[in-house]
Amino acid sequence: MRKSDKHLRFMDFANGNAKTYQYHKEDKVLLAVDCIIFGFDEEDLKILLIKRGFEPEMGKWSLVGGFLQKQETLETAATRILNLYTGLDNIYMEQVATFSEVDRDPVERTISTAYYALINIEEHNQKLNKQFSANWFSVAKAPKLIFDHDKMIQHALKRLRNRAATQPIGFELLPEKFTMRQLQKLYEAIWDTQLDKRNFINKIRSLNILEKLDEKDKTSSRKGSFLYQFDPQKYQSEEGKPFVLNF
Amino acid sequence: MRKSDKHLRFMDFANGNAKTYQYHKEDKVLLAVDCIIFGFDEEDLKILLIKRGFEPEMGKWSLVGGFLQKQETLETAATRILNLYTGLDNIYMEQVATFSEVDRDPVERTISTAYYALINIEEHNQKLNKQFSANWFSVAKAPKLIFDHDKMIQHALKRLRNRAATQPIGFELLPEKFTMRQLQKLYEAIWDTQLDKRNFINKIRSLNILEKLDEKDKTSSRKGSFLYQFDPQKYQSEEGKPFVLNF
DNA sequence: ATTTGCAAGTGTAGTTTTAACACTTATTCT
DNA sequence: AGAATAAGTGTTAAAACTACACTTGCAAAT
Repeated sequence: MRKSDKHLRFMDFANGNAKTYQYHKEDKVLLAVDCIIFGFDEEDLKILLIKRGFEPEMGKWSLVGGFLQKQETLETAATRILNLYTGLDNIYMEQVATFSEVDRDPVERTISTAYYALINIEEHNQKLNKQFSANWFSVAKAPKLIFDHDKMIQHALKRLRNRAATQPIGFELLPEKFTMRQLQKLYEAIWDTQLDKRNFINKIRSLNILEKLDEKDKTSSRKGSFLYQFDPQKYQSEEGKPFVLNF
Repeated sequence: MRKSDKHLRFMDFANGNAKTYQYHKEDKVLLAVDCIIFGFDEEDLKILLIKRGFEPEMGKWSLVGGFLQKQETLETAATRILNLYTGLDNIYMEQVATFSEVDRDPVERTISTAYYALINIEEHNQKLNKQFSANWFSVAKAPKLIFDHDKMIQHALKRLRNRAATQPIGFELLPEKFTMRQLQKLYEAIWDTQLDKRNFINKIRSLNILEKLDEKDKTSSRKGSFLYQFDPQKYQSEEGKPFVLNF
């Protein structure tokens, strides 16, 4: 490996009082960003994967990702990558962790920081999707992915499950207006569990963060079900209780 | 910035069916590891800081850290750094997050992954400590640190507070044998809160993960207080209940 | 016009968990 | 023997949680 970049580095300081320094050729590495893009299709929690169109591992499924560019923060890079593959801006995302196994990328030492993102599948730009051979997979039925991407997904899923219980982020996965049934199915999908609808609605209502609209969604039943909307103002204000869902 | 390392990179694939590839000169960066070392002194939650003996920011306080070397994972590097500054092995640690603001290090673009670690201050090797001008500071009273280290600590603290509520990691900060009072003070320090000792001991006992010893600690009272020990076997087994402390 | 089918919508009671609270005990020092 | 000190212990009221089943509103079919 080449070593030519210089960086001031502390050396041999532990070994006495003399303060000695030395320019040291540090090992620079490639930094990548991989995104776990979650969506929800009224039934399952899904992730957006692409079929790699380049080597190594061409033709296999992988997370969407890219390399960090020198003027970017990781957040900026993740935003760029998310926009590239979904056509969307203002996507909710959070850093998950950084993966650094020496041989995780067989071509060259690459360290990758994973971000998870939540998007509303409806809004997702199908055009870009097709161009990249992208596909939504149920988390449970996803194919085996390249490198350590499966591990990344497991980490992201764990984080999502935790966040969903303490932050009102579920709404990021739903259309602006949604029914209680949708909301319940979403949390059932995230936690892979079954919830009682009476207990669910009681808990949600007690949080005081939703606005019940006069509109109904008629697609799923003759009676129709009322639509709700997350109200960030209520959530921030006194009336909104701390968001905690511990079913 | 030098660009000479080649890496296969996907280019121009979105723009049609033709699959074109190109070697691209990626931007490599320096990767650092910074460690938030927590300790507990029977009263306060503390962090180990060092007075920097080299530029930039010589003389200011900072987290302990170092650069990732090419054959290392981040975990390996963190382990190495922790051992260097504390003399200890088998330290409990967990990755917190990676910080990537472009100008976080004024000398050169450096991206840093933070780890938090929990150690028993008693076991901490004072010798190495002094050589590095290291000092324990109460989290609340710590000096202003260099770069974005304060931000790192806030992240780490948040993580620690969460973990402490759902994983039996508090014991990492205590001697092997400890009193209920110590344990309670520890959690009070972590969460910066006051707990009722009767409720505390009842909850802890209900978890069934501690062994009560016949020994007493006589240093803090005439009566003496019984010593307890965390029993990982109980915790793993049926009798150990899921560790959840929600005071 | 009436009936039927379907999912939406609603309330309660028993149980468990939490929170608040004060006195007794064991020991040492004087 | 008495005083001083921190350790150790249990109960009760309130809140949260869990389990559980029938009614409503609407539209389609008859």
